[in-house]
Amino acid sequence: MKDFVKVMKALSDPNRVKIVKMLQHKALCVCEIQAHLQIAQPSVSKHLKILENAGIVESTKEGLWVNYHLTDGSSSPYVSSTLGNLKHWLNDDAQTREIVAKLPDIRREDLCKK
Amino acid sequence: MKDFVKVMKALSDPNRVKIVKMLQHKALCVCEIQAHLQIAQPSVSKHLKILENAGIVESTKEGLWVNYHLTDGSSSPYVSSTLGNLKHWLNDDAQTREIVAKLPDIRREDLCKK
DNA sequence: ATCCTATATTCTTTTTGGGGAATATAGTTG
DNA sequence: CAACTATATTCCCCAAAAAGAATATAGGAT
Repeated sequence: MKDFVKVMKALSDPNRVKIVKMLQHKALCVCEIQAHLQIAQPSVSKHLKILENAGIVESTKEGLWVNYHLTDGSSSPYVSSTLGNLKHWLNDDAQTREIVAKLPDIRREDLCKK
Repeated sequence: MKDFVKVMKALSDPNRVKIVKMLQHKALCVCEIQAHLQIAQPSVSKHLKILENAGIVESTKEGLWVNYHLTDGSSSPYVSSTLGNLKHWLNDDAQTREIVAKLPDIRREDLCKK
């Protein structure tokens, strides 16, 4: 029950759902996600922590950057099934389309080191 | 996006998940649900409204009682898929088992008209 | 070592959400 | 009609959550 609720809660915030939809296309670092969501950096980190804690995302360090990517869903059937469904769901959603369309244009090299 | 988040949010509370698990076995009126959850009646009504607003439950009036039952999920694929999964999910959950076990013992005739 | 950069962690504020008491509404019974 | 019952709505309280500012940490560059 606790695990299930945790997954539902993790996906009950629009910004977190957007993060999932972005990560379906490619792994992203925090600053790239921040650029897309247009919220403060600490807020992004906190959202990512909630998603990580629910077994939805994982991170790998690459020097100074932390790359976030979707898990394989092995932590629970709730994650596995929902991530599977989310591959098809919301692809026609306006907010999703808008963010995904910008994905190629935003690269970490341009965002950082100002 | 909004509809999806609404379904996730509706299922991100343990009491509301318990209501869904109960309704999988039989339609229930408010006072029966209240007896199982052991929270105040207005709280039950509010939870039911949230579930109803997400397309998860419906109600039919039967005299003074209002019978709540699960929808067929036709309101959205999110509801349809999640309700389908929830038929199998959480059946081994301790809290679910406890509540479901008591289902035969609690009847509205005994609860009301005191 | 110092400086810089990307991310994480506090801290505080504001908003959201669950809970109950009191009240309102609707339907039933006499 | 009045009295009663099941449910819904309103109100308020408190805890949880989202957001940003400031700060801390960790890794790379000089």
